[in-house]
Amino acid sequence: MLEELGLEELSLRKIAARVGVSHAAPEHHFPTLRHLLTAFAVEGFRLFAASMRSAMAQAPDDPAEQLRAAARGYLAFASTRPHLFRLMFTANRLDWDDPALGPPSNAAHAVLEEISLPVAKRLKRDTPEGRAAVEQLVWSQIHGHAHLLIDGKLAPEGDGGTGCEPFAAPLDLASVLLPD
Amino acid sequence: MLEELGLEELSLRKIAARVGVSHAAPEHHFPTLRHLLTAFAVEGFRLFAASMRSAMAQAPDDPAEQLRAAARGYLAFASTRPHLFRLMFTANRLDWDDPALGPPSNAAHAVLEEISLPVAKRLKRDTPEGRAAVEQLVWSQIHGHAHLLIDGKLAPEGDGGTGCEPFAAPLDLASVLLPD
DNA sequence: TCCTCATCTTGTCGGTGACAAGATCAAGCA
DNA sequence: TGCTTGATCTTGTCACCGACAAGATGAGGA
Repeated sequence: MLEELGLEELSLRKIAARVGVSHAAPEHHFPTLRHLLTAFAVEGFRLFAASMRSAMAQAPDDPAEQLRAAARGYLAFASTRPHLFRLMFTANRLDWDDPALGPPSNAAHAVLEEISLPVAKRLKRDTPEGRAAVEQLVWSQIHGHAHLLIDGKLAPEGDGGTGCEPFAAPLDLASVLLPD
Repeated sequence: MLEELGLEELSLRKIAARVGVSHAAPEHHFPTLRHLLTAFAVEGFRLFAASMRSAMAQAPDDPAEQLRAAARGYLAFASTRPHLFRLMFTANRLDWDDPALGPPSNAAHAVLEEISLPVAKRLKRDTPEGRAAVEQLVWSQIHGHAHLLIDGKLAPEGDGGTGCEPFAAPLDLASVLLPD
């Protein structure tokens, strides 16, 4: 329903109606809309990490290929579930004190650290600060691409599209940071 | 009021009350909340472009420095007006058929094209497709950085912060794409 | 048998965007 | 001067929303 209606149009009452239950029933399971959205994000981060892991598992065991694959998984998730993706990264709608949110979020983050490490080594920045800087650079690029994609800022650039996957960037960071 | 209350807490009625006017008065000027938010975005894109232009005007006339300066202006705007920034890039809340939205948006976009051109040349990709690819790469990185910043994903990395500007990336694309 | 607790229902509250009908008032014109 | 017009605002109302309160229901255990 989140992807169907969008976050703005989604309401506890519509969810209850769809389930065939009274308008106040959901509030027993999720005292507040905030709790429900946080539960969405928990599941979202799980799916998010799985999407990246799945893409990486299908790619050659090469740093640049793994970096590209993770980005593909990142963008595939964002474009498949744009509203969930946006929700997961909208701080003020989520309860980050909920202990259920930490582990899935960290699991997704771990993927980023993993793919950034070879880049840091290649750039001779294999220190804690260096790794953090490289991770920030890599993450920013993929994250920005995802946001621009789901906000429709990237598609209209296209030539006569042959339905090409939106996540095959014509110029990717991997080829810049990890040249052959 | 947008930055003070956030988009979720902002309402036509609160705006009317603050102005000291009846709850239905704003609807004459902005028939719909959507129209008001679109007007916000129009002004937002103006301020956004101005923020980038201002930073660029204070920087040396060097491609890498201009690229860094534009990024600084981009991030300064996003961190100063996070709710407006998010609104501007949330497609489904805005009326992109409103003719007032195109010019300011294009003006902001023009800055990106401008700073991406030297990078395309340096990378020997000075064709229409190449320029678009480079612009997408540069834009994605800055845009992602901005989003991560306003969603609080970047700050906690920090050492004992000396209140350093959040937009001084420890490793910036300019130094990777435009080495001395 | 009775208690307890999770679950759900019903009813209500204030707040919200949207709409309708009418009041007010200044500008323009005969 | 007096009328009209149109922009602006008010008042009142509607359905919808999240939240809360009070109570019905029903299963499992003491």
